[in-house]
Amino acid sequence: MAGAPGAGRRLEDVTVRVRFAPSPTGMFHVGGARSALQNWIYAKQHGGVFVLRIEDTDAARNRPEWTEGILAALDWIGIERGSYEGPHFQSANAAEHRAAAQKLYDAGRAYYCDCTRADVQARTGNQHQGYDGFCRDRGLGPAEGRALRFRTPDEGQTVVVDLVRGEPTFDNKLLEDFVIARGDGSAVFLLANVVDDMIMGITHVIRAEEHLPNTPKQQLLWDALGVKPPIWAHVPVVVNEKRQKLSKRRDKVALEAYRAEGYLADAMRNYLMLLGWAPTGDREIVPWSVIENEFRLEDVNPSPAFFDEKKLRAFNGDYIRALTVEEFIAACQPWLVGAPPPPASDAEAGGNTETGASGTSTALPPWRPEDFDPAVFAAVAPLAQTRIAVLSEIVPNVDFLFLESPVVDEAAWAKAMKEGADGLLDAAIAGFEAQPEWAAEPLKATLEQVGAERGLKLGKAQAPVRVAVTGRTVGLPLFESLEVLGRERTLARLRAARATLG
RNA sequence: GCCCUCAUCGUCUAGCGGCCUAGGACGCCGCCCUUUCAAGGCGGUAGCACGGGUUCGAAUCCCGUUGGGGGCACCA
Repeated sequence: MAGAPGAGRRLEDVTVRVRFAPSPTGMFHVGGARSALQNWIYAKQHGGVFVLRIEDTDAARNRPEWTEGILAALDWIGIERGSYEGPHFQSANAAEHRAAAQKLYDAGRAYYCDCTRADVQARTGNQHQGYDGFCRDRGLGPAEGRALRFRTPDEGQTVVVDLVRGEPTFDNKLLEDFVIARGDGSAVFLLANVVDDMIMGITHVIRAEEHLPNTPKQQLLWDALGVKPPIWAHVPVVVNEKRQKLSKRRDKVALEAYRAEGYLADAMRNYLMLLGWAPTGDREIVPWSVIENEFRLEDVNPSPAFFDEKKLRAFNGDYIRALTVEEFIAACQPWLVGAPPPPASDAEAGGNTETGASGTSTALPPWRPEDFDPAVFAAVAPLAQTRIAVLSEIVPNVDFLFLESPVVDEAAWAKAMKEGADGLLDAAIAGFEAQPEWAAEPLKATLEQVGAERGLKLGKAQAPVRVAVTGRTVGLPLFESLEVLGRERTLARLRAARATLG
């Protein structure tokens, strides 16, 4: 893993230092996970360092448990604690942020401004137009309430060197004199972000495309502060089915939510990396090591990619089937015995409760804990493994084994208990009662016989029995299920169903 | 409105001037297998946005059009 394949590092190369800088919002965005992974891989490929920085400047977003949530999420997708630098906190750099603003002012690169937003609009008459430079030459000194603005160049262009997009170019005269420090002297994100990156010695900034329009401004700040700007890489945003940027407000974006549903970390990270990129050859599901070797920012498709949960599901199903039975059983445990909810909850300050309710913790299983039998589960686990795409689906597949009585699904009942079901159940009960050996094969033979007497193929004959015993119309192979359920319980359920039929 | 940016099947992509009659994956549709449902096997559906160039030759290069996305705060 030392250096890029095929290319030895040149002496003048500085150590690559990349960073992932999320703001703690109470949930970990899948798009963020993708960026983190890309940064992680880039660092690894170049023998560099991955740095985690929590952008906690916003007072409302500064809860320790949210940071913990970020660490846990990163950990889950394979960016393990202790294997990277950090977390650093943006709030710890407040003094440096102010110092940088002061430096810019002292150098004449920034000036104070007392215009309000309304003032500017009144002057320009256009709410879409930026600041008009009114205070540029007024020579205002610092004072409470006066913002500090960066004096952008009036001519020339700013070229952003970008690994995925080439060289996006911006006309300087179209860049407004943007604010770098608020009326109270605190630095604004644009500046804080740059100063943090300088402090941390960041050499490559790999982030989402939404930051591209900010980049010329930031690059100007790097220049003005006298430090060589980093190499940029703006990866396309992830969009929903309507091709809008995924938003936590309306889309399912929390990594924790997917985790809680039973998506495997390996499937998730594999899928995430395929958004805008593909490994060589005709395969998409590949070992992580292959992705680590082959991924190139230069190869990332610059257009937005749709986060397709259907495809994610397919990937996950593949990964589940690739598990050994032992691994599969272990992976199911949280849904079987109930697990503590992940540390981060998305109880957003702004009120985002509809996702908070269902999203991040695995639901408790419907059976009583003492009724769960690991040995029984182990017996059917292989049968379930090919039938679920996400781990949480294990529950409806095996609930009949641990519940007092099967769930009642009226649609299933109506579908299976047509005319003749009573007679068939009678015959099945009689046949099963007479069973010398309670095992799948003889049970199957018996029901086959019962069906044949009524001109029914097994497919038809098994339906009423299945619904009577499991409550559902679909599920695990029936006779294996009956074998595991046991003679007494099976017969009791068959009789109960028969009684209900009248 | 202004700035930036992007454009191959419905979706994610391979393709980087001749190997393309455009390949794979997901989805969808058939068939096989089958105790339901899956899984698995086999097959099918569907695409280079449009118009100009450049070139012997363009999905691949250039320009325009159209369409999509992102951004335009004393938020991060």
